[in-house]
Amino acid sequence: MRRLCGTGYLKQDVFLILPSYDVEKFAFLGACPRVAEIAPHPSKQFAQSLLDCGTALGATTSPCSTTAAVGLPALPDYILAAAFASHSQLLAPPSAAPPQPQQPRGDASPLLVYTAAAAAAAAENSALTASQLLVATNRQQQVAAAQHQQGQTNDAASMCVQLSGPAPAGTSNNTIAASALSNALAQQHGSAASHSTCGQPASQHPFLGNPLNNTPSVTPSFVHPSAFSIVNAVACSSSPQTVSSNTTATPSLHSTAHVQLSQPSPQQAHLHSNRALLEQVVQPARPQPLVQSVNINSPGSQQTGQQVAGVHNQHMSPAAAAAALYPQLMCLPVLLDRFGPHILRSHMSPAQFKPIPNNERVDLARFRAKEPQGKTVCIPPHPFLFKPIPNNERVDLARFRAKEPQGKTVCIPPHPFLFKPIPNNERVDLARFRAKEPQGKTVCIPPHPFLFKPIPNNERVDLARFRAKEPQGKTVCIPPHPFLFKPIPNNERVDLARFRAKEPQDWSMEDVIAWMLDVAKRNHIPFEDLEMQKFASCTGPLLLLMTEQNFKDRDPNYGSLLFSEFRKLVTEESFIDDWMRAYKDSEDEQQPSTSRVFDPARLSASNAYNFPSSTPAPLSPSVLLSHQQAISSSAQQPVASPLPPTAASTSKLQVGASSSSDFDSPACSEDTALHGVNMKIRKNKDGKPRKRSQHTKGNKLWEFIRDALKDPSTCPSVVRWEDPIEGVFRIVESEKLARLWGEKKNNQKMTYEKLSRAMRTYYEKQILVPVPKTGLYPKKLVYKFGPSAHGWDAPLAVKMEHCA
DNA sequence: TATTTGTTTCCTGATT
DNA sequence: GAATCAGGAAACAAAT
Repeated sequence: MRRLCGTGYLKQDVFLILPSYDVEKFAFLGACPRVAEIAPHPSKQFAQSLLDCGTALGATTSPCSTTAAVGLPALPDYILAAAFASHSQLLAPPSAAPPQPQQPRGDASPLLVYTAAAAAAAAENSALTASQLLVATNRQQQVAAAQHQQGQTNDAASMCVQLSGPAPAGTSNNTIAASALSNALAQQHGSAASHSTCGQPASQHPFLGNPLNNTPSVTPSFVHPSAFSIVNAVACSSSPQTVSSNTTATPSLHSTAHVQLSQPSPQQAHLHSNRALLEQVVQPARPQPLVQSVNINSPGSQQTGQQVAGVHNQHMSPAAAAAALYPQLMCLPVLLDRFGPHILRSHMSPAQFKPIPNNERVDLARFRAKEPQGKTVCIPPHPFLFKPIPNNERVDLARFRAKEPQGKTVCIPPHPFLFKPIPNNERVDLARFRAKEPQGKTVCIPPHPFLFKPIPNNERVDLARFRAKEPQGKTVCIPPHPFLFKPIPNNERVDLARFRAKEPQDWSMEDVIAWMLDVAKRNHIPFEDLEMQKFASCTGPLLLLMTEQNFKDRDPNYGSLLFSEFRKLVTEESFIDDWMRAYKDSEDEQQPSTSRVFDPARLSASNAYNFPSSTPAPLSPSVLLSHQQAISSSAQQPVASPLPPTAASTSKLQVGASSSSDFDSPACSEDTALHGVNMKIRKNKDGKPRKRSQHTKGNKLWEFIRDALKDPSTCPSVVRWEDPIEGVFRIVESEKLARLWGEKKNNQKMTYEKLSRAMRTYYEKQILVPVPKTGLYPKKLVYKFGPSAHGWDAPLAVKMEHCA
């Protein structure tokens, strides 16, 4: 057996043996010399055959995977069938002598054509009714073919195509397809078959016959039961009458001849004549039926035959016709099994293979991971092995992209098959699980363990299959293993964000540590690099009194940074305003007290140190004193008081007659800590603190949004927190928010586009900062308060709700 | 009156 | 194609 290079596969209901395929696979076809014959130039010859047939039939070409495989334009299946048939020389010219039954004709061995689709297509193309086209294919024929191959049969023709039947007056169009097919095939073979004009059947063609003149155009040898496929296209009249031919046919023919005759006399006679001849040929090698159930015309199965053949005289779509004929193809389980993967699953018996419902299928293409070179490195989960997470439980892949500052993706998101979002009510404080590089630099924001929880084992997919490697093989992202992170017990937790809810003067020692951690985080400083133990005894008020040198003394490396961060914190305008307001309130309460701590106006006028706007007025003397002592003691060195003389004296006033020598140090100059504070306060040209803009006071956009987040009437309906700890919020109804903002500014033309433009101006002011692209938050309408924003800290209840 | 501030408006282009 | 985002540019009103 020669080995060819080619492909064999089943398309629609037409089995194509294309070049380049192991002929052994088709042993069931018989010797199949035709395949070998076309081997020298398989593609060209086959292609030309197809093209010739298609051209002859006036087919229009269109892209089709079937023929694209051999570089051919697409052709309808029935043309393919015809091409095969012609190529196998089954359609011999009328003058051709019938092959001798005793002399197998190797050169006439066929390619196999299941012509269900061909018949269907022909039916559609020619307005033939489905009942006029019948494919009879069964295993008996297969066995007969095998026997034929073994020499048990004496007819070389293993494919029989009979397009016969009358063309009743007025219904000649029933045979258009037959005529066209016949003409094309006859032309292909150079026959003298006349090209039928409209409605004129190609009666001269041996496979079509000429029912009108009752000429037995199909020789007995052509209608051989060893054929795998027999098309009995019997043109029926308008009053069909189903006649089961098994009354005269052999058992092997029972399955092949469910013939519907509308005009019994000529057609039936013709058919019977053919069948009689067939019987003669077949009789010696008639196989026993192996699949009785598919004998569509077996006794008691006439209904099945009708179902298969379709309703008489009803036009059926190709698909319907093919579907009706489909069971006949299913009579070849052995054949189908042989082909295995080469046979489309759709042709398999539904009883054998249950297709996965569409809604349970997984798009394979979604799992393709490409290396930079485009090499696929990720084997997708097989849809038969893995079931996707339901849509409502899925995670948007793009949400997990972490970007480096340069925008380079450094983190491959957790696979949605491995991780699914933890419901909000199961989430916990985000800030507690920070991942650090050895150097302390955060390079990958992992899927937060409070947002993602391990998928149960029985729902998991092999992790190794999803490993993505860099070209060098280096893993670029080690996801946080769900077994490496677990929630810290409640009794061990420390609320690191608590300090934000307080003013610095109210910070406890724990708050100071939490603030330092926050500074370290924001500046990408390893916690362990900070001299936290040196600040362990410091409270907020004490920090307020410390100079930059005090900070440096405690932490030579990061003291200046901590100092600047702290000053940045305490010099925010609102902070100052709040202090001033607090002072004013207390002043109002104490008026006309003469023991007020300080007079902002007076101090401002004196323009000494702008002390009031940056000094914690409410501090009690004892606190001040104790903190000053703490500074000295903890730093174990003289501490220069940052308080200006006025403040110091004020403190002294409050303290009473206590000594103020500690505060009257030379350090109390413009070089003191509060000098840095003053630099942050906007001044007029004359150096006076500039008033806050009146026209925007309380009307700043970000403040408006901040307040909206605190207003139950707008939160969470219009704006809502995404992460109240991190300051991430989301605009729920953008247009409504813009409308509210417009109402506040008496601007009815306000739109979200304008509002968002204004918000974007906050980025450079650090009032807003870009939302980390960690995938934790939605991509749109999400903003995050920056270090310059203040007062946004969500109520504890909101935090608790968020963390719950 | 000039300047500053905080938007507002319009626009283009990119992204989702 | 709509919505959103990003940002440049100019204009505007109020405050300084």
